[in-house]
Amino acid sequence: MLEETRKKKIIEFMKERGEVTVNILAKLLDVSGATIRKDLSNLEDLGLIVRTHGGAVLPSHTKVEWNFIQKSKQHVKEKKSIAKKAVEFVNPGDSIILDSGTTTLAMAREIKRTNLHPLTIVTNNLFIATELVGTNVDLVVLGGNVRENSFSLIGNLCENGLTKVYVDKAFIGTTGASEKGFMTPDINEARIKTIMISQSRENFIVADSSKFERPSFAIYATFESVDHVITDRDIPKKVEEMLKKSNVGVIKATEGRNQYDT
Amino acid sequence: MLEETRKKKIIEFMKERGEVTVNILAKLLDVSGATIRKDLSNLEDLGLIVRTHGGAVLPSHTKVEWNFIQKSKQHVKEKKSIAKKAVEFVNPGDSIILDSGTTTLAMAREIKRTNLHPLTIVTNNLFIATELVGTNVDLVVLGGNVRENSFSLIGNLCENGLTKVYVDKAFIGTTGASEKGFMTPDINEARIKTIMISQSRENFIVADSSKFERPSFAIYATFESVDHVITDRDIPKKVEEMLKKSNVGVIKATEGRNQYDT
DNA sequence: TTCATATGTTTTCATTTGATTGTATTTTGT
DNA sequence: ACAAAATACAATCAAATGAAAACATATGAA
Repeated sequence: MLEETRKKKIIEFMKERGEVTVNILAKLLDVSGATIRKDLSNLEDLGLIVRTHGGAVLPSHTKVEWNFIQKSKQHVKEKKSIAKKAVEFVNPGDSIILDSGTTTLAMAREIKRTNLHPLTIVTNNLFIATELVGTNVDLVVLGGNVRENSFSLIGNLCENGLTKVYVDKAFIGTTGASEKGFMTPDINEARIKTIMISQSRENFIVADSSKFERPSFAIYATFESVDHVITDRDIPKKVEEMLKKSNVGVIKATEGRNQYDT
Repeated sequence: MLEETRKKKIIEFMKERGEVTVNILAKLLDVSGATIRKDLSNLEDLGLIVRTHGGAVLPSHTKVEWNFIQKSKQHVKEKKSIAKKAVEFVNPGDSIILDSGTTTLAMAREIKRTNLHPLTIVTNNLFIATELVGTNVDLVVLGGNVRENSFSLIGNLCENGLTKVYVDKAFIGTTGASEKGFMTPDINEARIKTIMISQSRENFIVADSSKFERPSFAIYATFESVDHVITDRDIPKKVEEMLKKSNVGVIKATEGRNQYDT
């Protein structure tokens, strides 16, 4: 049997049952487990299935949501500690922007716990907004086009909405950073982030250390335009020095409770 | 059963009942309590549930959701049939407004099923938006303040956003209707509905028959300004006559497939 | 042949699971 | 309200299972 045929059969089989194990497939298709694993890994790369320990499942109806959550599974601890540290900078009475991202989602959850009040939160992320419904924060959702396969709002409506607010602090998530500045894969989202920074008195980039030295596509902020970076622990010395040179405060979540150690 | 599938089942189970115990899950899924505890702990890390002694409950935001869903459980059949009928009026290529409401939520689900394409949907409801993420409709979320304990977006930002669109059809939910017109309890939401009607070429009020002869507080539309009403079956004769007199097309969901029988 | 691709095997490492145990929490009986 | 009993918990460990990497083999094409 050809590889392609085998893969087709795997998909077919999964559509019937929702999940499969490597063992079952190996027996059924009479190949080794290693081969099946490779097939499954290929199929996952194509986004047709989701690998799990022991087998694979279909990316269910809640596919996108699941992806978002899936993503938030990476570096959970780091994100939590960064979020916690970031929320220390939020004071009752503040109005803040929470950008789209898993770290900022963690912030939303942390805010929910700590119950700061009064507080105004502006966000462009549906998931974050939903998370905050029912808490006693004033919640403003920026409008916009929903970005495919994500919960971000982007586009004209969003940019327009942003120009109508000016907040105390903006917390911006990032996908990458290089000597050119902070970056994200989507150019539209980059625009939003740039505007968010311009519409706040003080801005914070929240990013776990894995994001540094990993460039992405669209630059949304140079080091000069950023006030603070909140990260989990050590970031590459080179980057740290560049940040300090540009007068960016580097705040590490693992350090004790602090205030603005710029 | 794979771990992921098990976790999915746990979530599913919880969404149905609101809470679970470790023991019930252990028996139901035929694994040890220790495993269930680990699963629950994982799911808690992801923010999908909240651990309690002996089991777990849904997080509070999901509770609000649950209320919403619960609400949408009233008159389910009526709503579904109304939604189905309403979606018959949506054609590929249309741009439509889906107002906040449980009937319009049902419409969103129906649209998801029927997979009309291309289609642009504008909504001011977070829940509807979330429901439609990942489908292949162009989804525009109006911005605004999140109305307390609901998923509606209201206020200036929303009104502003609305003025920037003009759609083919608007589907508006309603809480009440009297000879004065169509009504809703929240005055801000009323403003939005009024604007929605003005920003569409053709408008439909979707409402099960229980809504008629039940007045509410804020009037958002007179009979004259409405094009069609879609309802489940008989509505009070008096109201129906008034509607017809005002040239409003009354469409009944129980009747066969039809087109504009105004 | 020689190379590339696909598959299989083996070894080593990682993950999942359930059992056990001591501790914490809740419930029950007084 | 308090102490005792019942239940649940977290931590740890061992066994089973799965995954990944390195290496080997086979098949067909250049």
